[in-house]
Formats: sequence, C-alpha cells, structure tokens
Amino acid sequence: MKENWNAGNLDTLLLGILRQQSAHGYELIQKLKETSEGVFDLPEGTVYPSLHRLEKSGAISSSWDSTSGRRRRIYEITPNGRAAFQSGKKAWAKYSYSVNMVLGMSS
Amino acid sequence: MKENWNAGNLDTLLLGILRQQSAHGYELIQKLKETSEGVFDLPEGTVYPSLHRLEKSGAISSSWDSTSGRRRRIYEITPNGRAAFQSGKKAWAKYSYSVNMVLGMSS
DNA sequence: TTTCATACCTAGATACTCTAGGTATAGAGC
DNA sequence: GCTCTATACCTAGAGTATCTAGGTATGAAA
Repeated sequence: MKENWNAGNLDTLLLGILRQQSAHGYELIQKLKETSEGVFDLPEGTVYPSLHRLEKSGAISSSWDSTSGRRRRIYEITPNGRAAFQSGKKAWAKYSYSVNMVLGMSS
Repeated sequence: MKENWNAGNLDTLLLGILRQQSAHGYELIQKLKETSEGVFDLPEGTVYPSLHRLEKSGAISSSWDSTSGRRRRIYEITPNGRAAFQSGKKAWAKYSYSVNMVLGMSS
C-alpha cells in the first residue's frame, strides 16, 4: 500500500508558498521541504511540471532573472492564483476533516 | 486545478471503516459517504478495485454471504490490515500536519 | 580542474481514480 | 405478472498526477 497523499495537492501547496513570496522552482522545492519539516521532499520532475501547469492555468506568472549570475525563472502568484489558493485551502479543510472522521482522529 | 486529495489514500480510508466492522463493498461506499458527511461519494469503479488490491496485499479477507438472499462479499480486516491502518493513520497525521503548515492553517 | 550544489527541463513508467459500460437479484408499485 | 428502482457485484480503458531517470549548464569550492 503505497501512500501518496500528495496526489492532486501539489498545486495548492506551491501556491501556499508563493502566496507569501515569489520564488524560483528550485527554491520552492527547498522552502516546501523546510516548511514541512522534511515531509515534502519533492523531486524536480514533480515540481517543474506542476509550475508549468499553474502558469498555463493563469495562477502564477514567471519572469527570467539573472541578477544572481545564474539564470532563474521567478514565479509570482496572480490574483487568480490567490483565489485558487483560497479555494484549494477550503477544499483541503473539508477533505482533511472528513479523513479525520473516517480514520477516527479526535480533533 | 482539479483537486483529488484522495489519491493513494482510499485504501487507508477503507481500512478505517473495516477496522470497526466487517462490511461488503456496496455498504462500504455508503458508510464512507455517511461518515464523511457526503464528502466521499465514491464510484463503485473506484472502490471495488481498491478492495481487491487490499485483499491481494493481505490487509483484508473476504467471504461470500447469501443470508440476505442477495449475494454479497463480506470484507474483514486482518491483523496485517490493522497494522497497515495504524501505519497509514500515522502517515496521514504527519502529512496533514505538514499541509496545514504550508497552507497556513493555525491548528 | 574536478566535484558538488544550484537551476532548469522533459519523456516515459507507474499507479491511482474515474467513466462507462456490463450482469444479476430483491422488492415495490401497478 | 410486469416494470422499475435499489442493491450488489465486476472490469476495461481513459484520464491524470507523481515519480524515475535521464539530460544540460553554471558558479563556487576544494
């Protein structure tokens, strides 16, 4: 039984970071790992496609940056993305509450 | 952005019901719907394969029952399944805590 | 100059849910 | 008796998301 609680949620998680600060892909991977205390240690092959998906859907926008000498694509959340985040957050609250009910977690 | 928080978790959810009582597939679908207050309204095409998966892995065992006139396959959780449930529950606690951190949910 | 961390990317494998069918019986209503 | 609905099971294939496993390239450190 392989647990993959992440499925379908990564987009919302990325917006969760970007809602507070713009960041580039590699940075997002690290921030996600830090914020989750190591639980989300996602491969680049997962995160980059997700970012492209989010940009295509209009939730984030990107621009190339070279000020650090190294080329980076900086992602910024859009108003659309903020709305999507709020909606995703609500869906998560509802969902996690229900899982807690079924699994018998008191809180 | 399609939310599918369920992915990979259904097995643990089913064990969450079966840990308390044996049940047949159709019944599990209803119990899941009740317990989650409508949030988990899963199609049969999702649940039956998941049950077969769980049986194959040894987490549950089944037996045919006809006492109701209608044929039903009753599923029962095994000791292995109870262990898998505990492990899945722990994984969920860890995971949901981390999601809450990233999404900025206070609790 | 070699190695490692940074920084980006994609194709294909894998694995799950879901759609869309199928079969069959019990019971209710006419 | 007949029709309809709910019950109860099933599977093949579509769709989609993550992950594996590669690839390229640069800056900094050893």
